[in-house]
Amino acid sequence: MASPLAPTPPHEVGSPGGTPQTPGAQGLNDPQAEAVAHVGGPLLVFAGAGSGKTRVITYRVANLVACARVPPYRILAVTFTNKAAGEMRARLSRLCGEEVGKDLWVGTFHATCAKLLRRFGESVGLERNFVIYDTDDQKQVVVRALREMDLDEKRYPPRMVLSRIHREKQECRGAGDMNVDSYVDEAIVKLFTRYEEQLKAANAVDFEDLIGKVVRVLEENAGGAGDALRRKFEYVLVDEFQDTNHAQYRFLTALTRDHRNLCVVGDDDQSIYRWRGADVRNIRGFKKDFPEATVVKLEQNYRSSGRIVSAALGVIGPSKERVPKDLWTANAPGRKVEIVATKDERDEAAHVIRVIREARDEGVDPKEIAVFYRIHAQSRVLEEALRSVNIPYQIIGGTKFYERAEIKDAIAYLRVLVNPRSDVDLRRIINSPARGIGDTTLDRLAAFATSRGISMHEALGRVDEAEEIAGAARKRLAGVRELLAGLRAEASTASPADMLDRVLDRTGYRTALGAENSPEAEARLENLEELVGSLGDYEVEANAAGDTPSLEGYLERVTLQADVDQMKDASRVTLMTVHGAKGLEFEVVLLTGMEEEMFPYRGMEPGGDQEMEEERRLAYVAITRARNRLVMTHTDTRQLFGNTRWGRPSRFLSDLPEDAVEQLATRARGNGVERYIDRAPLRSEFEAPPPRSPGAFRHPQSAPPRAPESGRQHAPGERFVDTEFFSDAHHDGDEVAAPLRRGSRVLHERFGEGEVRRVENAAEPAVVAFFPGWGEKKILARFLKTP
DNA sequence: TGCCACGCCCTTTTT
DNA sequence: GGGCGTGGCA
Repeated sequence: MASPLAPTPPHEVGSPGGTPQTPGAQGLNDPQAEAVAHVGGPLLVFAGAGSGKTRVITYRVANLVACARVPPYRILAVTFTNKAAGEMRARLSRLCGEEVGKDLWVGTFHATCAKLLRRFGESVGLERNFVIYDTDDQKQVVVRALREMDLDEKRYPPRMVLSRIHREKQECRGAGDMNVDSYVDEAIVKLFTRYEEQLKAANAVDFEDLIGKVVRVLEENAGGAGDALRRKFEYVLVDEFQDTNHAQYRFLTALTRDHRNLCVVGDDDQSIYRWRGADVRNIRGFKKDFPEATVVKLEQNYRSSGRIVSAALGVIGPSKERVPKDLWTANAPGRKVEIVATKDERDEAAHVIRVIREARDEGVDPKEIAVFYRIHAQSRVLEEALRSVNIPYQIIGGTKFYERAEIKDAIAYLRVLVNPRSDVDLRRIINSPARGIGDTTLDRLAAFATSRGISMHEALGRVDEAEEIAGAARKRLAGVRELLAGLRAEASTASPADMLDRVLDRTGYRTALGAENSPEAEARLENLEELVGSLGDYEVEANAAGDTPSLEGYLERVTLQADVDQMKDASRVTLMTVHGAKGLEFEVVLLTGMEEEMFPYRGMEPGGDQEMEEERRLAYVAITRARNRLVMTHTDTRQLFGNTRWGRPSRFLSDLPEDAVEQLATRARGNGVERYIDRAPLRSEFEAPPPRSPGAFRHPQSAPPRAPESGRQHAPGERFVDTEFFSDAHHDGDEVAAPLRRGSRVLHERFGEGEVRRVENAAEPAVVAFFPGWGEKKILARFLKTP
């Protein structure tokens, strides 16, 4: 499978003399082999983009198992996504056998810690059936705390409050450790305290707790739980180490304290989660805490063409503070990186479609084509365009399936069954479908619960004592109690999928939707069936992995699922944010929205240097995802959130080496207005156009009208090419598509028979073909025959 | 209590 | 552009 995660095998291989014979590890270059063979003590691997990192980690684990005879269940490998974890497990199963793949601990920080907490969490006061609150649940808790404390939600936006709380927790700090500098801080401390109380009462944790509580298990060592956990793993490996936060780092150091067999792999140039608490100093300063660490640098890129690598280097070059690395490649230069000026986001989308069609005509599988953007809001226009011309696509992230109301309701039911103390969930389902339990009743029930110091579910059980609730309402509440009790009795025997099915029936949820008789309700019903199906899939997978399927297991998986985990291996074009693309690779990458303010993105608050550095790294990540073809588009104007933005080309475009790029414009864009990318340093202020000077960037409004014949004025050393492109009717590539596809055989007078590697649509159709004995040759299509 | 309509808000990136 | 909350009405 040409998985996006699978690095292309190195084609120039030094024979690693004296390397232990890890199964299938032949063909590694020297630094790779060194990283694989290293056994005891800390190891830091700087893995440049496309340097075969995944391969190294996998072989290293295989090496530990096969050569060092480490039992697989004593090895922990931490990956960045569940998808990456699954792929690593699959590779190891192939390399070392099924049992090894099964026994290994492979997962994300969050999934791994959740699993550990089910086992060791009791030492820090967590019951085994705890539930994980997602961002939405967390927000509900904050909102309720705000209302309880009679604080203004405008003054203390829940989002802001939550982000403060999370920032503290990522640093392993509690409400008591906060610096209080203002009355706002004071309120936050109180909210924080209340938030923690609520979670504890509900036997729930948030994402930060998953890590933080395991750190507590390790550091507090109550009842020896920390020691027991420490003895569990002999070797720990971590991928994407540049994006770990402080709590995760604490977890790793505490876990490996006794043996220090910690192998971390990452690339500080690809650190893009600072906003989420990631601290690039973890990798840059690793040697401080682990002075004895062996450091290996993987600097050869096997993934991308020479021009793409040099474009990437151009973008990351101006970055400050990076660990010095020399990324290089032995790959052929390949085609130029295309910088395409477009008129607006529709024109941009039209060009995206054109490139997708070209690639498809060249024989590229659609799943090898990706369209990136900086923010989700950019996806809508692209989606509409793709749909209008029937190009199948999948979109990663954005509005998620699991955010739909009916899905959240169904999940809330399951969570209440697993953990009745979860008030957030009980509130959600108590009147869904409508049972005549309104806000008034709910408030009274909540007050009753608070006055007795019990959960709302317990209050439900004792509702007959609640005199403040009217008789009729009490009866309805008792009905819910009976309903839940009945369902819980069944939950012990029914399978998860079966259980959801019963929930939807017994609660009358299906009937209520069916009665609506609307297309919307119809769609909701379908979504619910899909959810039942996904529980079924989970059962199959859990059984295959040797686990017993359970509601807990399913819920945990759902909550900890990343967007990319949903990515299917189908033959579709992929749309995603650049963040989502981390760790993936594609044959063809379209990077859209390369304008100042879009990328680098400027949000509400003006970002500082650190933010700009991160945007730069983000651009670096985006570029290095591409293997063969990279197209970067920018627009003159863009509608965003209802307003029109005037953009000038991103500063990152000016950082690309001239000989690696080719500048193009769509016909719609090229008409009348001209613009050149300024290679002089750009001003950071977006609003002010730079002073006009010959050859420099011209703002669209200030460009003087010019007769078409007068020729285009070129910035020094640049080419400006108009691509003939517009309507669907004219969609070149069709003419050459049939006989000349990638992989088809061709005959040339001088070079003999060869195989087409690539089709190019220049002024005249041409192909790059491989001829045995001659190598790759670019030849005009008219000089070729079919053999 | 439930439904509908209006208006307001915001609008990065995600485990 | 859209999601959410609020407020008014049946």
